[in-house]
Amino acid sequence: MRASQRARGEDVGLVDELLAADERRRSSSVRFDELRSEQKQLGKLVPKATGDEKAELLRRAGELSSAVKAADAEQNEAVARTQELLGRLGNLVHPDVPVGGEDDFTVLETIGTPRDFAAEGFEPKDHLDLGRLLGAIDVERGAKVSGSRFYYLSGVGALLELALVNAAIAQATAAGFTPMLTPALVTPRAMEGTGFLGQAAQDVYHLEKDDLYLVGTSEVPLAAYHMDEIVDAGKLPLRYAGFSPCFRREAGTYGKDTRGIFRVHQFDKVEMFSFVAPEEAEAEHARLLEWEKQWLTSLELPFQVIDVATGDLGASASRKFDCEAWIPTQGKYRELTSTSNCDEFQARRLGVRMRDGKQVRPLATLNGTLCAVPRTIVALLENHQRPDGSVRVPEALRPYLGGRELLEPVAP
RNA sequence: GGAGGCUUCGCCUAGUCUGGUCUAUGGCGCCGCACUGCUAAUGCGGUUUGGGGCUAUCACCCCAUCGAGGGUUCAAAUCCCUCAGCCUCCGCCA
Repeated sequence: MRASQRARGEDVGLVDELLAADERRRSSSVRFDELRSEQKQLGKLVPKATGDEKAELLRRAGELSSAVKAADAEQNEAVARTQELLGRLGNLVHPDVPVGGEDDFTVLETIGTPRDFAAEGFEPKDHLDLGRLLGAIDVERGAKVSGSRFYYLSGVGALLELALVNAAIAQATAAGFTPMLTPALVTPRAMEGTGFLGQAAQDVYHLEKDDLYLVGTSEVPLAAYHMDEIVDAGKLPLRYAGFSPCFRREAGTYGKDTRGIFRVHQFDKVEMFSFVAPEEAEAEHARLLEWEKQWLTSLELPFQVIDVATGDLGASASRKFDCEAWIPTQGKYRELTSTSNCDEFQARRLGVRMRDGKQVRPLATLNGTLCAVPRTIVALLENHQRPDGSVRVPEALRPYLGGRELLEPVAP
């Protein structure tokens, strides 16, 4: 562990408790081992003995049997306690991460320039108005059928999603990622191991009857893909590009981003996920960020890259970079992609390890958004709109839209 | 939803009826060594994972681990119960 690393504030009190619990776990385990050893020795003598000798052995064995059971129970209790405390501990934070809350991020770089609509002589419409004109987005019927924060993508909107997904998968595949379609429902183990049942739990949909969770990102099924496996070091890095629906309760965001499809309960996303040796994690993190920048650049969106502050990291990330695209009608940069280095945090919880020569040790996991569809649509529509409400298709996307260069308003 | 079968240390597999001799058999793969001019072949040895002990190190020792959890018993891979997964068949839906 690097000396410069520090635990998150809320974890500091946990550490002493954890050390004490672990010591108790160790000593109860030693006691159990000793008793069990004696019991096994005795067990070998019993079948050979006869008469009084046998009776005496059985008497002693009876005593031992209950002692072993008691020691076993204590050991189990101590292990469970240690696990429970360990589960509450967040990942260690990278020393370069800015300290503070949501607003204390550092801007690492700014790419592209926001359009000057005033100079062009027109007022930009927001994505919802544009979406309605294009016949692409229908939030009213989404709300009618499923409630608020649900929506339909129709016509060119539906085609736009498919184009984005195909383009993103194509970029990821070219970069060496294995494309994956993943389950959207996962077990508590997978959810827990990925780090989503801590502070993030209230944002997760749970199906009581089946005790399954709806994933908020394919990061979950991808991280758990190699659960309880030992991967040969020579096979690393393993890179997967997952495509799945994502479900988020968005608890506690009432009144926030209520217009349009910027913040919704269900959306589709292409996600990059890497398994690498721990010493490779930082370099891989930089690569994931590069792929995200390449993606946004190809869509001709102006964006900035931020280093997310400690308080906004979540339990599993040691460092997180977000790419925020410029949203003209909001006059600010908003998160479109996010890449996290989880180091060994998820791998330890999920039992994903690597065989490195004779050694078996945990590896590192990293994830990064390539394309979260609705937000990308928001950014595309607003940034590439024209005065008449039509929207220019960036060149990179045209092959995936049948060569179309322009999305045009339809009659209502 | 119903009936049956299965799950053993990378893969395959013996062992389960009849509890203790299982410190889990054998094959394949892999690693090391020997032999061979090289390769191949052959021979010998090693090869689950986790926790703990002892060590400068290598080694060695103890405990757990036979899908998971519980129970019976002095003693469980083996007997009983619950659950999960896989397979086969039936029903239902597409």
